Amino acid sequence: MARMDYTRDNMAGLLRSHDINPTHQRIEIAHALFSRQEHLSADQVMAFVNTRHSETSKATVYNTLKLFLDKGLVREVIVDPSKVFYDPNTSPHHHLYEVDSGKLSDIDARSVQISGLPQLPDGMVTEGIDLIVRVRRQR
Amino acid sequence: MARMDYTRDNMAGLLRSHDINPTHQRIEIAHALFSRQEHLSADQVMAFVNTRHSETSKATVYNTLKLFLDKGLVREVIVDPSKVFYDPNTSPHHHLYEVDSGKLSDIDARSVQISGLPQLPDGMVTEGIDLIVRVRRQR
DNA sequence: CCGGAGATTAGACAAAGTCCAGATTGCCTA
DNA sequence: TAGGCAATCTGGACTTTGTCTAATCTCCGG
Ligand SMILES: [Mn+2]
Ligand SMILES: [Mn+2]
Ligand SMILES: [Zn+2]
Ligand SMILES: [Zn+2]
Repeated sequence: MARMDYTRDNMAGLLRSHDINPTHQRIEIAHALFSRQEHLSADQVMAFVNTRHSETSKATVYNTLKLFLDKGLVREVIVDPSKVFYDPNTSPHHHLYEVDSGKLSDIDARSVQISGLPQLPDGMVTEGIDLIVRVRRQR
Repeated sequence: MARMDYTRDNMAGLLRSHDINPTHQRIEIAHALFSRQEHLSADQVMAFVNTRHSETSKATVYNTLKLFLDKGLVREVIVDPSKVFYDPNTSPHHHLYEVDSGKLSDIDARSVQISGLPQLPDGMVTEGIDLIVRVRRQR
């Protein structure tokens, strides 16, 4: 995966390539996620997008994140019962979650092997396999 | 693991063995979880406990589930962004989650091998490894 | 019987997320 | 250029899950 610049201009192309009409708000939200390459909650996205002056409503942030999810531009990470994280990294990977700090980092899936999973019930298909390693500071 | 009866009477002993003072409400809540051997949300526990007549308050349900968690009597399962599930099965196991129906079932950890996980950051210790297989009806 | 620790409670509160009806935007066509 | 129109955005009410608190209840030991 080649490194690239996540400028606002490049965001427009990225959105179009995922079949998303690039509006001002959508570009800002994509930029917040992709320029940082971090796992962000809706609240954090909201804060980043509205740092200078209020630009984007809460409804739009939530709608847009759901749209990005539907279109496969971002991924949802469910590790904290109190909020969902959105992940600009859609390549197959797992997560390391530091329960005290809430810090979430990626584990490349290529280095990890999972075997022995049971067969799926008939007519079912795997949507994804989430592996979360929960860690904390040693006491 | 030998099969056993999860009668209310046996719940008292189970609670005591986990260093929990067995009160009426705690016995009812434990019974709701253990007699069913299912993953239940706080809301579902609340509903089961209060079927006949209102017996237990919301605060007590939440307090008690947290107490059970602290004492290691139950486990928390985070798969759905909208609610936490409580799991009476504390033996090492993974989960299969049917995203459409919300149905959650166990995968015995003994049949599954996970290898290649990276070393932990220094001073960190693993609290748990959650593996969730998300499946849906084939379209 | 009394005191007090532990447990329970109602209900106010908070945070995350959803929903809706009205306003705005950006095009397309006449 | 002036509508017309579909897509988008918005404030704010609303819902759901979970937390908190201060008052009350329970039960046991002295
Ligand atoms: Mn993509
Ligand atoms: Mn146990
Ligand atoms: Zn990630
Ligand atoms: Zn389970």
